Order: sequence, then structure tokens, then C-alpha cells
Amino acid sequence: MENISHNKKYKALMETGRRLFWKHGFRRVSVEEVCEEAKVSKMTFYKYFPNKFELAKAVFMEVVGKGVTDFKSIMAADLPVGEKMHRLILTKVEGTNEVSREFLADFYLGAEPELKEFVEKTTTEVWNELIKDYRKAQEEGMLRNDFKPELLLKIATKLVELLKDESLLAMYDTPQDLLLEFTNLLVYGVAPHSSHEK
Amino acid sequence: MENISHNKKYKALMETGRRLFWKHGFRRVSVEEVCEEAKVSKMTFYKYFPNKFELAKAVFMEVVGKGVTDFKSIMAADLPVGEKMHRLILTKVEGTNEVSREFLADFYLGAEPELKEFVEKTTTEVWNELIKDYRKAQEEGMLRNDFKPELLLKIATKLVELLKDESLLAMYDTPQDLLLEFTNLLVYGVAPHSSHEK
DNA sequence: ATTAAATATACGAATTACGTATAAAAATAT
DNA sequence: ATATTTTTATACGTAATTCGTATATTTAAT
Repeated sequence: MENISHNKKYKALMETGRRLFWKHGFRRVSVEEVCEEAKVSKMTFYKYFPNKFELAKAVFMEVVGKGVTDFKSIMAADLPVGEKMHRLILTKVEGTNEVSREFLADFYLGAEPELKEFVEKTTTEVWNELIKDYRKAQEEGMLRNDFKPELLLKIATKLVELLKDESLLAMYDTPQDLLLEFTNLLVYGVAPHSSHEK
Repeated sequence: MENISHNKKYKALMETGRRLFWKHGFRRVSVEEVCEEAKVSKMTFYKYFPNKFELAKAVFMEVVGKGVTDFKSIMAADLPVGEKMHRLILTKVEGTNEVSREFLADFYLGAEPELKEFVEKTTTEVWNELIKDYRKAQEEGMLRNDFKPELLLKIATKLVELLKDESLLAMYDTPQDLLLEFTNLLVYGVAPHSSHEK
């Protein structure tokens, strides 16, 4: 069991690091803060990572890598748009997708340029793939035409954040019910509609 | 012209302070940072505010006060739900509504308890008023019944954040067009519908 | 020209953050 | 049970931030 990346504490640091860096960026988050929230002592932190920057780098690479894979496999599948949307949101919930603007902002100022290049290429690549997919769905009449697919993606991303809202979750039996509500909203809106009425 | 609150620099500090505090909370934002972003020198900052805490307090009171007034006047108006939703989002865009959880988290740790009480009372008050309103709309058949109004409010709040997304804004002639798109989505969804087809 | 407002710069003091060293405690393996 | 590894608690020195102020200069308004 010498694979460091499967270590419990290591994973806790990565997870907490991602959460905090994603939200507040690099400089606003301290090593001590990450340790506290991850319930890992500072010593073990420095056992796994030589410094704060390397944690951020590791987090970043993992997120982007995993995100791209997930995205692509969903998009490659032969599924109806609604189902794809559903799964897309699901993977976002798992928290591996999207690169926080806040994070990029000050993390990159001190990073190697190759990192930046790699990421920007892969993200826009996936992004375009998604948009193409929605465009096709529009042509097939599954989505209304006066709607920019780019907008839909951004909206989906935003809605994902709500899936962690406790007061909302308390209103539903399971998180899946809330998620279902989201997809329903995106597809049908709040207006009454015959095919979906209770 | 001795009214300090109409001063240009004062307003810049309040505006920047709100933006940063809202996003990152109290402790993560420094006075120098606020000054830089607001393009105000540190000296003038300390001319208007004795310290960082007082800025946060001023920002907070202004936001809550203005937010409540706006909310109430919209809700009191005799308008269709769609129009109310539209205006609600508009006022949110102006940035005076909602109290950031991040901000409350560490700002309140050092604040007077009376502030906390005041705010919690007024916010839940307004919140309930809104929900009541949407419930009424549901009973009148303007919204589908299998939809919790609380969710709609949270969603609206999230969507507002997208109204500042530059890449999205670039796709529309005016910000109003993007806003219109949001309300359309909320009401009709992305599915094709006869009454709204292009 | 006079006055008021805003800035640039630098400063000391306090706090925070970084990364390391040491020794104790907890968990795991033998 | 004993040995070994892993994690922790604590403290430390150093560096960087941040706070709030002091002083001198610039800009803008009257």
C-alpha cells in the first residue's frame, strides 16, 4: 500500500484544498486552514506536499483530468439530451468539473505556463463539444431554437451549486429528487404543461 | 454638499466592500485590497471609516435596509408573477439583496448581537412574504403545482450571478436581453412551446 | 490664490502565514 | 506484546501581510 494517492489523509487534503481553492482562490486560503478543515495536522501536510503551491497544482491537475474524462464519456454516449443533462449535472455535483475563475486568477500568476496552456486547451475543447451537441438537439427540435446553448451550460453550472444548499435539501426526500426538479425546470419551465402535470 | 454618503469615493468604497465581503467574507478581504479595487487611497479610506469593521457594518446595514425596501415594494405591487419575477431579478442585479453566507459567517463573530437579530428577523420576514406570493400564484394556476416556491427563489438568486458573466453578456445586445432569456427559461423551460415560438 | 480633498510613500506594531524541528501519541503490522 | 510506521501536538524562527497613522505632495474645486 505504497500508493500515496490512495492515502486517507492525502485524499482529505486534496478534497479540502479543492473546495477552498475553488471558492476563494489560491492566496486567500492558508495551509493551516486547509489542515484544520481536512482534520490533518500540518506535519502530515508537509509530508505529502512540499508546499502550498504543490497542493494546488495537484488538485488542479486531478480536477481537470477527471473532469475532461467524465465530460467526454457522457457526451460520447448515445443518450437523449435530457439524460445527458441529468448526468452532466450529476458529475458536476461530484465536484470535479469546471475550473473556478477565482482559483485560476491568482494561482496562475505563479504557475508554469505549460499548465495554463494545457488547461485552456482541454477546457475549451470540451466546452465546444458540448455546445455542438446541444446545437444538434436544437436542430432535431428537442430544444427551442431561440435559445443559446452556451447559456444553458452556464445555467446548469450555477444550479449545481444549489444542490448543496441544506435548506433546500431538507425539502426533498433525497438529493436526487432535487436534481430531478432542476432538470424538469430546465426542460419545461415553471409554466403548467400537459405532459408533465401531476 | 456635506453629506458624506453621497461622496464619490465613499460610494466606491461601499460598493467594492460589498462585492468583496459578499464573496469572500470579512477576514479574507483586506483594507488595502478594497482600496485598490475601489481606486481610493488608504488615507481616504480611514477618513471615511475608522476601521475595516465599520466599513463592513455600513455596507451591511445599507444592503439589508435597501434590500428589504425594494423587496417589499415589488411584492406589494399588483403585477403578474412573471413581471414580479422580472423585477425581482433586476433588483438583485443591482446587488443589494441577499446576505452572503460567507460574509455573515465571520463578520458576525465579532459583531454586536443586536445587528444579528435585526437582520435575521427582517430577512426571514421578507422571505416568507415572497413565498406566500408564489403560493398564491400556484393556486391561481399560473405556476405548476408540483414545484416548491422556495426553490424558485433560490434559483433566481443563482441566475443573477450569471448576469455578470462577460462571455455571456457578449452574446446579447443588451444585458436586458439576457435577463429576458432568464425569465423566459424560468417560465417556459427549454422545451418548444407554441405560445412562445419564434 | 486659497482652500479642500485625495494621493503617494513610508512607517511601526501586530498579526498571520510559512515551513521545520522535536517529542509524544495513535494506529498498524509483526 | 512488541516493533514500526503514521499522525499529531507544540513550539519555533522567519518572512510576509495587514493594520492604522504620520508626513509631505499633488490634484481639484472655489
